[in-house]
Amino acid sequence: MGDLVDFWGFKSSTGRIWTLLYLSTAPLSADEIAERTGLSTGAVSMGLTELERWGVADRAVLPGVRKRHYRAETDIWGVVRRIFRERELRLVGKARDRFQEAIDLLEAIEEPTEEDRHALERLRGLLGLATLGYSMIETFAKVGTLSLEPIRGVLSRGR
Amino acid sequence: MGDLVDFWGFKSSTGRIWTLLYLSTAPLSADEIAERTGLSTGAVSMGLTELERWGVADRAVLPGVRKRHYRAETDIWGVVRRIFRERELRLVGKARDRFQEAIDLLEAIEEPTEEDRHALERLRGLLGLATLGYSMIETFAKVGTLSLEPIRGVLSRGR
DNA sequence: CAATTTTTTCAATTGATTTTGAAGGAATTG
DNA sequence: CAATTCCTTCAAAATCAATTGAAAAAATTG
Repeated sequence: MGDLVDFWGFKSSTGRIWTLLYLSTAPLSADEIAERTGLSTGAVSMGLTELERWGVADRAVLPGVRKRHYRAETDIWGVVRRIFRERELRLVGKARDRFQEAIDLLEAIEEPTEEDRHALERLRGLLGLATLGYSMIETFAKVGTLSLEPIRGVLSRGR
Repeated sequence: MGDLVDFWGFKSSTGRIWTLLYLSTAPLSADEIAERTGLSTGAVSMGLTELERWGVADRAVLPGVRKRHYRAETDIWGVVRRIFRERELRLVGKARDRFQEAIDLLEAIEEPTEEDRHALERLRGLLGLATLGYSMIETFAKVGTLSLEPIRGVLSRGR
């Protein structure tokens, strides 16, 4: 899980905390987590905050217990959707906007060189891809289903 | 592109090199790349090697020219497929195998505790997810099309 | 509301990754 | 095949990210 989580751009220690919670029957307190993962109190606190922020861990209310206890969210697909919506969408959206800016800049050139025209065309391709990606992520985040069908054309076109 | 490439686990400088090649009409030599990206000769050399290794840049043979020149692969989907096949597949495959190992270990326990049984069940869920992911990636790498249809059940189940 | 316990924060440290550039190795040319 | 140019390697340096733990803040209890 650590590696997987790391690939998705989160700290692998955060992934380890989640895994511990996910495999445990009972909700765990911060110090139990620290003990069992070997992380410092600080790291655990930050990890838990991040997990909460992404809705990947919940606070469990245990009546009569002082310390907070945490429990893992088990709806993994829900989590993935949320992350796509909040993070990947922003990433791709930003890229898309940058492509657009670059295109605008190039289009504003009075007498474009061959080089300019070429770059413009390539950037339009990237913009198209980013736009496609953006709406795919959007759809996935909304519906929880993803289909690459609308992409068929792009796929075969090659170039 | 740097950010996007970075997210996918490559060095962002590698992404910058590719972008430069992608936007350029003519193939570029290593020192032209170094000059225009501000990277050192070493970094460019390594970046180009990596791009070649992933089939994302080609050596262009310019007759009568001494230096090697490089050109960007423009079939982006092809590249993505290759990366999925060679890298994501390995990542998810390894995770899947680890889940399986853990399951085997737990199943070998003579008198499992409640905790053991719980972990076992959760691990089976993760294994299922990883297996599903693995075959999705496999299919995408082969066909270039991805559909999450077979996942519908998983998605709605929630838990 | 003071005492105590728990949690968070953050500056300093540690650790990991990326980049540099000089040295050595290949390739090309006359 | 020597001279030259080009490319790669790799140890050291620089940069960037994660972790620690003590101090501050917040929460809980009697």
